[in-house]
Order: sequence, then structure tokens, then C-alpha cells
Amino acid sequence: MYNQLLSLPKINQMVKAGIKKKDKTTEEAILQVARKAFTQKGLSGARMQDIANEAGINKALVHYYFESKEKLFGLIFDQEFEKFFSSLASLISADIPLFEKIAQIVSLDIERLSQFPDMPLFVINEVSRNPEIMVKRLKQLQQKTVMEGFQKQINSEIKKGNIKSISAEQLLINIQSLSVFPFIAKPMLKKVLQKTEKDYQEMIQVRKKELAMFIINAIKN
Amino acid sequence: MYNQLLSLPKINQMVKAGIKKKDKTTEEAILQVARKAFTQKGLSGARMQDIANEAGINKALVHYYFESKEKLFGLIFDQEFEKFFSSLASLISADIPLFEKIAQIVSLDIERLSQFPDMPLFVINEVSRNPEIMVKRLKQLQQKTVMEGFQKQINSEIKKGNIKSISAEQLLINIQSLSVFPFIAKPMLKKVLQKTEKDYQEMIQVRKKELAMFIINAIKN
DNA sequence: ATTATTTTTAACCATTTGGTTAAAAATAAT
DNA sequence: ATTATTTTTAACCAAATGGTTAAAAATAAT
Repeated sequence: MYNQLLSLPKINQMVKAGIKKKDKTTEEAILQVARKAFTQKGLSGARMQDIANEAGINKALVHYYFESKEKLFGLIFDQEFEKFFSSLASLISADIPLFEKIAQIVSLDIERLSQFPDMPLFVINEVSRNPEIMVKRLKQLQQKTVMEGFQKQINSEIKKGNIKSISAEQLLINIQSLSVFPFIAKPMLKKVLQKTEKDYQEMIQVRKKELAMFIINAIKN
Repeated sequence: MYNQLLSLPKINQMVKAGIKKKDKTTEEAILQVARKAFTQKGLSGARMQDIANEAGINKALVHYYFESKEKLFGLIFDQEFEKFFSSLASLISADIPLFEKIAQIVSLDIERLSQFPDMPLFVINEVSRNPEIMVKRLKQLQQKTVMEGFQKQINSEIKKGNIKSISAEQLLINIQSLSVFPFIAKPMLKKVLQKTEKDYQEMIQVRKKELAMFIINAIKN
């Protein structure tokens, strides 16, 4: 890494991209095991040495590719944060009937959470530990417009007498609570409810079917 | 601490308790700052030196009173875990009408969570990191009987046609999700919804009023 | 007052941790 | 083939970390 400006693997590979097929294996192997380490153990719990070992490489190589633990963590966090909110904003803004929208949000949430079960606790944790981490990531996500649009849709349904009075915020928090919490609290709930992994996943599948109706019933007149 | 069997401060003070008024200040000061450190930073993020500093004492004194980081952590975890589940089990088993029970659970939850906002994320985190930690704590909590009783009450309401079909488990998960999640995700939700601390607390108060009705509406016929 | 006991501290210690360096190995460019 | 460049490693390093020890200070017992 003696040419700091031009030779950083990432920049280099970006430049090279398209010209020759990139050998991403090392860099991607690191990212893969780093994601696992950070999402499972958090920033302070993860160890650079463990990441190197599990990637089957020297620790210095991790620094060669990603400079510091914080930088590597930042990349992982960005990606997981993206997973948390991606497609949610556009769904909330979508021009579809409210009840259908609720069903789609729940469905999307549970699919996404089944695919990335460690993601929500990781994101919530690191934001709790360091709220500033969100600031730069939230810029493009123009939530104001999104929420205002959603509130309008809800107000319209209230006025029509289709649903009870509720704020867009509270409804959204309710939907996310009901979707996300069972994944965040999974290890605890598993023990408390004395469920096997299979049992728990079946329970989640039942939720996927019932949750939308539960929410719709809660607000409909 | 040269008399390992008899002189450990805790044992000693227990023996002395009642005879002369105990000077618990040091031990309690440690517990107080340790709770803050562990609940905010987790087991791996908390530092014994920080705990000593914030308690205004030498680090060796922390070990004198609590032996090791793990032991100290264990004490804190037990207490926070207790907060999480205490009074919930008895409320679930209480012989009161279902809708009233739901309202009381929600009310209890939100009061408890307002008082100990760091507790749920802490417990969930540490259980996620090390699920075995729950095993010993869960023995006395004979959940089976509790859940069976609750299911009977629900089945009875279903049979009477008062509520829609739902399992005790799913209903309980729903209640806890809706109560706990806004506290766990507070820093994130605060940023996303662009709320000040005051705004957020007001939002929680609104929830406290509306949540029980939301749940009851969701299940009632 | 003297002794025994408990509490507190300063100074250490071994290990872990994130990070660096210089050189070697592998690959690409000429 | 030779040189330049990139990738990888072994060996370090300084700081941090959980923990220990021996002695001092404070308190209690006699």
C-alpha cells in the first residue's frame, strides 16, 4: 500500500472494472466474515484477528483493504442500514389502497427479516451506541415527504369512515414493531416460549399470514 | 480479601445486617455505575476502569467487591432480567377480563419501560450474544402453566364469539412487540421521525393511551 | 492503647487488541 | 527475461484491558 492515492485496492479495482474481470475473492471474503462478526458481536465485540482468521488471511491484509476497524465497520453498517430501510420508503409512498399497502409492508418486512435476521438488532444497537452514525445516511431518505403522503392517505380513509383515527407515525411504528420485534427478540422468545428453531420459524410463518389482518382489524371501522 | 471464605464484603455485610447499619455506599456506587455501563455499552463494550473511575474508586476495589467482570455483569443481568419479566407473569395469570388484562399489561409495560429504558435492549442483546445465560434464570418462571392459563381464557372468549381466533402466544408477542419496540428502537426512530426527546416522550404517552384499544380492536368481533 | 480486620490504593502483570512495517511472494507490464 | 506493481505475510509495537499483589489507610474489637 505504498501509493496511498492510486493503489488502494478498491479504487484500483474500480478503475480496472470492466477492463478485466476483477478478482474480488479476498476483499469479498473479508466483507462476508466481517459482516457476520459485526452483526453478531457488534463493533466493540468483533475482533480484527478473528475476521482475518475466518477469512483465512493475515490480519494486516484486512487493514490493507479496509484501513481500520471503523472504516470496515462503516461499510458493513451502511449496507445493513440500507437493508433496513430500502424499499420500505417507496412502498409507503406507493399509490395503492391502504389495506393492501399494509399487507405488502408486512410481507416485505418479514421476507427481508427472514433473509437477514441479524440485521435489525445490529442496526438498532449501533445507532443506540452512536446515534450520529445515522445522520449522513439519512440525507437522501427524504422522510418528510414520505410520511406526509402516508398521513394524507390515512386522513382520507378516516374521513371516509373506513378506519379509526390514527396518526401515520403510530401506525407505522405499530407495523414495524409487530414485524421486527420477533426477530430482534428471537433468542429470548425462543427460550421463554420453549421453542425449537423449527417451531420458531413456523410461528413466524403463521405471523406472516395473520399479521396484516391483525393490523387492519385494529384500525378498520 | 485475605479470608476468601468469610471476608468477602457481601457475605460479611449479610452477616452483619441488622446488627449495625450497613455502609453500602461503595458497593452500591459500583453497582449503580456498572449498571449504567453494562446496559449502555454491553458486556464487551463496558470497561472495568471506567466503572471504577465513575464510581470514584480504584479498579482493584471493584474486583475486591465483585471478583470479576463476568460476576459483576451477571448480577446486573439478573436484576435487569427480573425487571423485564417481573409482574408480567402474574398479570397474565390474573383472573380479570381479557380486555382489561390487555390494557393492564400495556400500561404496566410502558410504565416499566419508561422507568428503565435501557433494560430491554440490554437483556435482548446479551441473550442474543449468549442464550445460555437465560437458562438458570428461567427455572422458577413456570411459563407453561402461565401460558396455558392464558390460552384457556382466550379460547373461552373465542368460543363466546367475543374475539377472533388467535393463539395466546401470538397475542402476547403482539402486545410485547408494540410495547417494547418503540423503546428498543428509540434512537433510530427519533432520527427517522426527526423528533426531539420531548416529542418522542409525548409520542410514547399517546401510545400508552391508544395501544390497548388498538390491540383490543384487532381481536374483537 | 493495641491488635485484628476490613477497605482502599498504587504499582504491576500477562494478554489482547488495533494497527504498522519491511520484506517476500505473486502478478502484471515491458 | 526483467522490471514494476500489487498482494500477502511474519514480526512488531504501543495502548488498552482484566486481573493481581502487597502495602497503606481506615475501622472495629479487645
